Amino acid sequence: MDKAERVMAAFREFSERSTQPRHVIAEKLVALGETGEAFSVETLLEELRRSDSGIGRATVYRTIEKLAQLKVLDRIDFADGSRGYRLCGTKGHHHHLTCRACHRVVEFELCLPQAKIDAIGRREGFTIEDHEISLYGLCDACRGDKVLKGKVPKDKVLKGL
Amino acid sequence: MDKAERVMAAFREFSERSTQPRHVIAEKLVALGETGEAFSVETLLEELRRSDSGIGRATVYRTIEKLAQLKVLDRIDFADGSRGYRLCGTKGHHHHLTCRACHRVVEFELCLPQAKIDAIGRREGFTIEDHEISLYGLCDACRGDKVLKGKVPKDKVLKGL
DNA sequence: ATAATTGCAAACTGTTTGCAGCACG
DNA sequence: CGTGCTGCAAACAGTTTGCAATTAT
Repeated sequence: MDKAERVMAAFREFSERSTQPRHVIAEKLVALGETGEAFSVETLLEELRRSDSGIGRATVYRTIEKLAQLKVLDRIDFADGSRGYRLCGTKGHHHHLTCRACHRVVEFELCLPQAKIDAIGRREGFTIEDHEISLYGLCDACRGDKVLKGKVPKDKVLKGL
Repeated sequence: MDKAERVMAAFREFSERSTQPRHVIAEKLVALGETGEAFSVETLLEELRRSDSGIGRATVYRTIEKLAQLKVLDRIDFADGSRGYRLCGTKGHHHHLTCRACHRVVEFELCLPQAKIDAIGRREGFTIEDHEISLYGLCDACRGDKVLKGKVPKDKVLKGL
């Protein structure tokens, strides 16, 4: 379990303790990561309960939060407002394309030119520290999966008040 | 109160009723919009309570949701995970730059070339329906406002697991 | 009339916190 | 050993829901 080891390395790097629960969570994260799909904290919790780990909710949240801060985990916001996590790919800077229906996540590297971002910051008097690009759509598998709940038909959308 | 009228027009356009509560909310939205800052639903609720409108929480949420769907209101996700709303500017397509500290919001039009977005969709087998670009930083007024809670020092951030 | 909308209170989801005990280094 | 980490339960924030009463068309 090489990847799990690297997750633990992240903790050590940050001079945090290599505790039993963290080991277990690291491995579960890797397992969940195999599919490439993002998972919710709730899912992770269930997985952990299933294996009688005895790890508490708070610990999971705290661990996830740490790993997200360390950028070992990506935090992904779905179109429906829910949230998921997944181990980062090996790429460096990237953004996410997610499926509205199944929450599948794909990383891509396309980005705005840094110069243009800087220009906006300068123009508006902001120090820009970070940015995020999210693409939302339907993956091939989900296409044709009819109506998305509560969607307003495009011709009823009013732009530019 | 011209803008408020336009909010109501949005409802009519969608063949929804022009009710008393909606009128009141529309005007409050415009008032809150003057500052250019985004507001939380909670703030809007307090404002409404302050003026003894007698409008209930559920109504506010339902109204906000409708207006966001109609794209009359922008829904803005802040860096800290909280959420705000504001009347759209008159511009068409745009994205948001927000201040981590004060939640000030600035609109900008810089975007990814549609062709590149399409290319990603094609490559990944997704039908891309929507996208969002968020820039996060500190506005001039907030800069110097020291430590942001729980921030991991940059040299401790591990990239590319 | 009559179907949409409202207000209320209660339910819910996702996340955080306080604290006593445990365990890593 | 001492501090950081853990588990628990309870608290919390934001949002949604069921339903009976109300109101715009």
